[in-house]
Amino acid sequence: MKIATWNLNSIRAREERLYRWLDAEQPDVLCLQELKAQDDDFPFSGVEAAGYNAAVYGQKTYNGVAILSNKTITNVVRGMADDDPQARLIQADIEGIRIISAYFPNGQQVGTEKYQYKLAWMKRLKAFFEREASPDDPLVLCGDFNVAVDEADVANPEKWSESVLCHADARKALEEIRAWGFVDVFRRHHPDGGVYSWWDYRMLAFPKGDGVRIDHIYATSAVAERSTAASVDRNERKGKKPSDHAPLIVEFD
DNA sequence: ATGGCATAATTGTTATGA
Repeated sequence: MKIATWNLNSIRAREERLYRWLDAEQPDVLCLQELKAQDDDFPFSGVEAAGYNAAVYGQKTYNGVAILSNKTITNVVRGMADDDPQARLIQADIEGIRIISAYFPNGQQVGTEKYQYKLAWMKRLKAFFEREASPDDPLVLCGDFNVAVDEADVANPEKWSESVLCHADARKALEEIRAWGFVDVFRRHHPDGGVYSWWDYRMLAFPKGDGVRIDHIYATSAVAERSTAASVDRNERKGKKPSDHAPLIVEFD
């Protein structure tokens, strides 16, 4: 079972790239973030032609998440059962595993209202798991978490130390979610870090290797123990019109 | 060994990203 996650930074801008990647990689599950499209603009027919079912939670201009799978998708839930209008979470059952595609708020800058929203959103996500799930359930939480776990996730830690991706409060909020019952599956296969998933479009960040690991695949322990490999497909950050994020892939037995 | 911001909503400029 191959499970992947990819922040596309607009599904319409990345449609052909998405189909090429699905064709080449054939993931069983692909969690998408930043669709930047409402449900009516989601390319259902193209995704279906590529051999995938889709559960979509779209939003105009911003956010938007989806789960694609070549298997049957059931029990789709959009959002966290509250009145937040931002489309940042979708979950569904695939082959007996609860798959969650999450687009955590960026937070813009420490000290702003957006950063407060980010921290509050993460607290709500933890409360959601406490309320709706058990660490004994087979869960896989995928997405753009907009948090780098520690310095091993950042090529230039000093440059990012005060950013919303690395700030102590964001890291603490993520650690509390993990401590509820998740394993950082990617880190399990790359204990020394140094593998990144996002590079700024500006300042030659990609060719300079100035990356950050902010996209993650977490799983509850029973599922995490069955993971056999994890990787980032850096090739998807290359070429014409890439997303600023590359796909993260984990293989499970 | 790739590309120097990009995207959507609009139509010139702004909000947002990370």
